[in-house]
Amino acid sequence: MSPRTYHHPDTDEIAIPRVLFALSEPLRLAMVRVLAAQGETDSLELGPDLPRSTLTHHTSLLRESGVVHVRAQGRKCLISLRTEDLESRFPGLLGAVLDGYERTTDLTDPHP
Amino acid sequence: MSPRTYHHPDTDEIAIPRVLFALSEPLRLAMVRVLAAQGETDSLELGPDLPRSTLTHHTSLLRESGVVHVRAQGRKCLISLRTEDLESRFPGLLGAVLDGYERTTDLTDPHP
DNA sequence: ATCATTGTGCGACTTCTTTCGAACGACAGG
DNA sequence: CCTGTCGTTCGAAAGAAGTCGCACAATGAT
Repeated sequence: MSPRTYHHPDTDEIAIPRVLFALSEPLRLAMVRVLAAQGETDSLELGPDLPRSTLTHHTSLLRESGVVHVRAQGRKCLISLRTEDLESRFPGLLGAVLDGYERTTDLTDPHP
Repeated sequence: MSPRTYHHPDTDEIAIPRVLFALSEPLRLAMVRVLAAQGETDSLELGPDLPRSTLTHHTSLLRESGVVHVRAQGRKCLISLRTEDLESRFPGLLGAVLDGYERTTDLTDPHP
Protein backbone atom coordinates (compact mmCIF):
# COMPACT_ATOMS: atom_id res chain seq x y z
CA MET A 1 0.00 0.00 0.00
CA SER A 2 2.21 2.77 1.24
CA PRO A 3 5.78 2.10 0.27
CA ARG A 4 8.30 3.34 2.77
CA THR A 5 9.34 6.85 2.00
CA TYR A 6 12.06 8.90 3.61
CA HIS A 7 12.58 12.58 3.93
CA HIS A 8 16.00 13.91 3.04
CA PRO A 9 17.06 17.50 3.56
CA ASP A 10 17.98 19.47 0.47
CA THR A 11 21.67 19.95 -0.07
CA ASP A 12 21.48 23.60 0.88
CA GLU A 13 19.65 22.73 4.05
CA ILE A 14 22.42 20.56 5.40
CA ALA A 15 23.85 22.31 8.45
CA ILE A 16 27.35 21.88 9.78
CA PRO A 17 26.48 21.50 13.45
CA ARG A 18 24.06 18.69 12.72
CA VAL A 19 26.55 16.91 10.50
CA LEU A 20 29.27 17.20 13.11
CA PHE A 21 26.91 15.99 15.77
CA ALA A 22 25.89 13.03 13.65
CA LEU A 23 29.53 12.11 13.10
CA SER A 24 30.49 12.65 16.74
CA GLU A 25 28.82 9.44 17.81
CA PRO A 26 31.31 6.55 17.57
CA LEU A 27 28.65 4.14 16.41
CA ARG A 28 27.46 6.41 13.64
CA LEU A 29 31.00 7.30 12.65
CA ALA A 30 31.72 3.61 12.28
CA MET A 31 28.64 3.25 10.11
CA VAL A 32 29.77 6.12 7.92
CA ARG A 33 33.19 4.59 7.63
CA VAL A 34 31.70 1.34 6.35
CA LEU A 35 29.55 3.27 3.90
CA ALA A 36 32.58 5.13 2.62
CA ALA A 37 34.44 1.87 2.10
CA GLN A 38 31.64 -0.21 0.62
CA GLY A 39 29.25 2.24 -1.00
CA GLU A 40 25.56 1.52 -0.77
CA THR A 41 25.05 -0.97 2.00
CA ASP A 42 22.25 -3.00 3.47
CA SER A 43 21.31 -1.36 6.73
CA LEU A 44 21.68 -4.60 8.64
CA GLU A 45 25.33 -4.74 7.69
CA LEU A 46 25.89 -1.46 9.49
CA GLY A 47 25.09 -2.93 12.87
CA PRO A 48 24.50 -6.66 12.82
CA ASP A 49 24.62 -6.91 16.60
CA LEU A 50 22.36 -3.97 17.35
CA PRO A 51 18.68 -4.10 18.16
CA ARG A 52 16.63 -3.03 15.16
CA SER A 53 15.14 -0.03 16.88
CA THR A 54 18.59 1.23 17.79
CA LEU A 55 19.77 0.81 14.21
CA THR A 56 16.75 2.66 12.88
CA HIS A 57 17.38 5.45 15.33
CA HIS A 58 20.94 6.02 14.11
CA THR A 59 20.20 5.69 10.41
CA SER A 60 17.32 8.13 10.80
CA LEU A 61 19.56 10.62 12.53
CA LEU A 62 22.19 10.29 9.82
CA ARG A 63 19.51 10.74 7.17
CA GLU A 64 17.90 13.75 8.82
CA SER A 65 21.25 15.42 9.23
CA GLY A 66 21.93 14.99 5.53
CA VAL A 67 24.82 12.55 5.81
CA VAL A 68 23.23 9.51 4.21
CA HIS A 69 20.55 8.64 1.71
CA VAL A 70 18.10 5.86 2.47
CA ARG A 71 15.97 3.91 0.05
CA ALA A 72 13.72 0.95 0.53
CA GLN A 73 14.47 -2.15 -1.47
CA GLY A 74 11.89 -4.82 -0.83
CA ARG A 75 11.84 -5.25 2.91
CA LYS A 76 15.41 -4.12 3.19
CA CYS A 77 16.90 -0.74 3.51
CA LEU A 78 19.84 0.48 1.46
CA ILE A 79 21.99 3.24 2.86
CA SER A 80 24.48 5.33 0.95
CA LEU A 81 26.67 8.31 1.77
CA ARG A 82 25.65 11.64 0.25
CA THR A 83 29.25 12.13 -0.74
CA GLU A 84 28.70 14.63 -3.53
CA ASP A 85 26.15 16.70 -1.68
CA LEU A 86 28.43 16.95 1.33
CA GLU A 87 31.42 17.70 -0.85
CA SER A 88 29.67 20.51 -2.66
CA ARG A 89 28.39 22.03 0.55
CA PHE A 90 31.35 21.45 2.86
CA PRO A 91 34.34 20.72 0.65
CA GLY A 92 36.87 18.41 2.21
CA LEU A 93 34.95 17.89 5.41
CA LEU A 94 33.95 14.29 5.00
CA GLY A 95 37.35 13.36 3.63
CA ALA A 96 39.13 15.02 6.53
CA VAL A 97 36.94 13.24 9.05
CA LEU A 98 37.38 9.85 7.44
CA ASP A 99 41.12 10.28 6.89
CA GLY A 100 41.57 11.42 10.45
CA TYR A 101 39.54 8.50 11.66
CA GLU A 102 41.50 6.04 9.56
CA ARG A 103 44.84 7.14 10.87
CA THR A 104 43.57 7.13 14.45
CA THR A 105 41.64 3.91 14.49
CA ASP A 106 42.20 0.55 12.91
CA LEU A 107 39.45 -1.13 10.94
CA THR A 108 40.62 -4.48 12.23
CA ASP A 109 39.98 -3.45 15.79
CA PRO A 110 37.32 -5.57 17.43
CA HIS A 111 35.78 -2.49 18.97
CA PRO A 112 36.50 0.71 17.05
CA MET B 1 49.22 30.24 46.15
CA SER B 2 48.10 27.76 43.55
CA PRO B 3 48.15 29.36 40.16
CA ARG B 4 45.46 28.13 37.87
CA THR B 5 46.61 25.20 35.85
CA TYR B 6 44.85 23.43 33.02
CA HIS B 7 45.13 19.97 31.67
CA HIS B 8 45.46 19.63 27.93
CA PRO B 9 45.39 16.30 26.13
CA ASP B 10 48.52 15.36 24.21
CA THR B 11 48.26 15.76 20.49
CA ASP B 12 48.11 12.03 19.95
CA GLU B 13 45.35 11.74 22.51
CA ILE B 14 43.00 14.02 20.64
CA ALA B 15 40.10 11.92 19.41
CA ILE B 16 37.93 12.70 16.42
CA PRO B 17 34.56 12.01 18.02
CA ARG B 18 35.27 14.38 20.86
CA VAL B 19 36.47 17.10 18.51
CA LEU B 20 33.40 16.71 16.33
CA PHE B 21 31.17 16.79 19.36
CA ALA B 22 32.86 19.90 20.65
CA LEU B 23 32.36 21.61 17.30
CA SER B 24 28.78 20.41 16.91
CA GLU B 25 27.51 22.88 19.46
CA PRO B 26 26.63 26.19 17.76
CA LEU B 27 27.88 28.22 20.69
CA ARG B 28 31.23 26.50 20.75
CA LEU B 29 31.54 26.59 17.00
CA ALA B 30 31.02 30.34 17.15
CA MET B 31 33.72 30.60 19.78
CA VAL B 32 36.10 28.62 17.61
CA ARG B 33 35.31 30.83 14.67
CA VAL B 34 36.24 33.92 16.67
CA LEU B 35 39.45 32.25 17.80
CA ALA B 36 40.33 31.40 14.21
CA ALA B 37 39.78 34.99 13.17
CA GLN B 38 41.44 36.75 16.08
CA GLY B 39 44.01 34.34 17.45
CA GLU B 40 44.50 34.22 21.19
CA THR B 41 41.50 35.82 22.80
CA ASP B 42 40.36 36.84 26.23
CA SER B 43 37.77 34.31 27.31
CA LEU B 44 35.26 37.00 28.11
CA GLU B 45 35.28 38.09 24.50
CA LEU B 46 34.08 34.66 23.47
CA GLY B 47 30.76 35.06 25.21
CA PRO B 48 30.21 38.52 26.66
CA ASP B 49 26.54 37.85 27.30
CA LEU B 50 26.92 34.44 28.85
CA PRO B 51 26.97 33.63 32.54
CA ARG B 52 30.50 32.90 33.69
CA SER B 53 29.78 29.37 34.67
CA THR B 54 28.35 28.64 31.25
CA LEU B 55 31.40 30.12 29.58
CA THR B 56 33.72 28.07 31.76
CA HIS B 57 31.77 24.96 30.88
CA HIS B 58 32.23 25.45 27.15
CA THR B 59 35.85 26.50 27.27
CA SER B 60 36.62 23.51 29.48
CA LEU B 61 34.93 21.19 27.06
CA LEU B 62 36.84 22.68 24.15
CA ARG B 63 40.08 22.34 26.11
CA GLU B 64 39.46 18.77 27.19
CA SER B 65 38.62 17.75 23.68
CA GLY B 66 41.91 19.21 22.47
CA VAL B 67 40.50 22.01 20.37
CA VAL B 68 41.81 24.97 22.34
CA HIS B 69 44.66 25.87 24.66
CA VAL B 70 43.96 27.83 27.80
CA ARG B 71 46.40 29.82 29.90
CA ALA B 72 45.88 32.06 32.87
CA GLN B 73 47.03 35.64 32.59
CA GLY B 74 46.50 37.46 35.82
CA ARG B 75 42.86 36.96 36.65
CA LYS B 76 41.97 36.57 33.02
CA CYS B 77 41.98 33.58 30.79
CA LEU B 78 43.49 33.53 27.32
CA ILE B 79 42.18 31.01 24.83
CA SER B 80 43.82 29.97 21.59
CA LEU B 81 43.10 27.39 18.92
CA ARG B 82 45.42 24.39 18.80
CA THR B 83 45.63 24.87 15.08
CA GLU B 84 48.91 23.08 14.47
CA ASP B 85 48.13 20.16 16.74
CA LEU B 86 44.80 19.65 15.06
CA GLU B 87 46.32 20.06 11.63
CA SER B 88 48.99 17.47 12.29
CA ARG B 89 46.52 15.01 13.73
CA PHE B 90 43.52 15.58 11.46
CA PRO B 91 44.80 17.41 8.38
CA GLY B 92 42.28 19.72 6.83
CA LEU B 93 39.57 19.05 9.37
CA LEU B 94 39.49 22.39 11.11
CA GLY B 95 39.82 24.26 7.85
CA ALA B 96 36.97 22.33 6.29
CA VAL B 97 34.73 22.98 9.26
CA LEU B 98 35.51 26.69 9.37
CA ASP B 99 35.24 27.14 5.61
CA GLY B 100 31.95 25.28 5.58
CA TYR B 101 30.72 27.38 8.43
CA GLU B 102 31.79 30.60 6.79
CA ARG B 103 29.98 29.91 3.58
CA THR B 104 26.87 28.79 5.45
CA THR B 105 26.67 31.47 8.10
CA ASP B 106 27.42 35.15 8.13
CA LEU B 107 29.64 36.67 10.80
CA THR B 108 27.49 39.80 10.77
CA ASP B 109 24.43 37.81 11.76
CA PRO B 110 23.13 38.85 15.16
CA HIS B 111 22.52 35.23 16.04
CA PRO B 112 24.66 32.80 14.08
C1' DA C 1 -2.71 -18.09 2.65
C1' DT C 2 0.83 -18.63 5.92
C1' DC C 3 4.99 -17.67 7.80
C1' DA C 4 9.39 -15.61 8.74
C1' DT C 5 12.00 -11.39 8.10
C1' DT C 6 12.76 -6.48 7.96
C1' DG C 7 11.98 -1.79 9.28
C1' DT C 8 9.29 1.52 11.90
C1' DG C 9 6.85 3.77 15.75
C1' DC C 10 5.93 4.03 20.49
C1' DG C 11 6.97 4.22 25.10
C1' DA C 12 9.93 3.78 29.05
C1' DC C 13 14.22 4.08 31.23
C1' DT C 14 18.82 5.71 31.86
C1' DT C 15 22.49 8.69 31.00
C1' DC C 16 24.54 12.81 29.19
C1' DT C 17 24.25 17.90 28.18
C1' DT C 18 23.20 22.34 28.81
C1' DT C 19 22.17 26.20 31.61
C1' DC C 20 22.67 28.99 35.45
C1' DG C 21 22.75 30.78 40.32
C1' DA C 22 25.54 30.90 44.51
C1' DA C 23 29.65 30.49 47.05
C1' DC C 24 34.54 30.49 46.96
C1' DG C 25 39.48 31.58 45.79
C1' DA C 26 42.79 34.19 43.06
C1' DC C 27 44.31 38.42 41.42
C1' DA C 28 45.02 43.62 40.48
C1' DG C 29 44.42 48.32 41.97
C1' DG C 30 43.89 51.94 45.03
C1' DC D 1 43.99 46.03 53.54
C1' DC D 2 39.83 46.40 51.14
C1' DT D 3 37.27 46.24 47.09
C1' DG D 4 35.89 44.78 42.66
C1' DT D 5 36.68 41.63 38.86
C1' DC D 6 37.40 37.23 37.01
C1' DG D 7 37.38 32.20 36.84
C1' DT D 8 36.23 27.84 38.96
C1' DT D 9 33.38 24.61 41.37
C1' DC D 10 29.20 22.74 43.07
C1' DG D 11 24.59 21.72 42.85
C1' DA D 12 20.05 21.77 40.81
C1' DA D 13 16.98 21.72 37.13
C1' DA D 14 15.40 21.10 32.52
C1' DG D 15 16.14 19.20 28.21
C1' DA D 16 18.24 16.12 24.82
C1' DA D 17 20.08 11.75 23.42
C1' DG D 18 20.97 6.72 23.56
C1' DT D 19 19.16 2.05 24.37
C1' DC D 20 15.90 -1.29 23.88
C1' DG D 21 11.57 -4.22 24.22
C1' DC D 22 7.29 -4.73 22.11
C1' DA D 23 3.70 -4.43 18.80
C1' DC D 24 2.64 -3.52 14.06
C1' DA D 25 2.95 -3.08 8.86
C1' DA D 26 5.12 -4.35 4.74
C1' DT D 27 7.47 -7.59 1.98
C1' DG D 28 9.17 -11.96 0.08
C1' DA D 29 9.27 -16.92 0.26
C1' DT D 30 7.01 -21.33 0.81
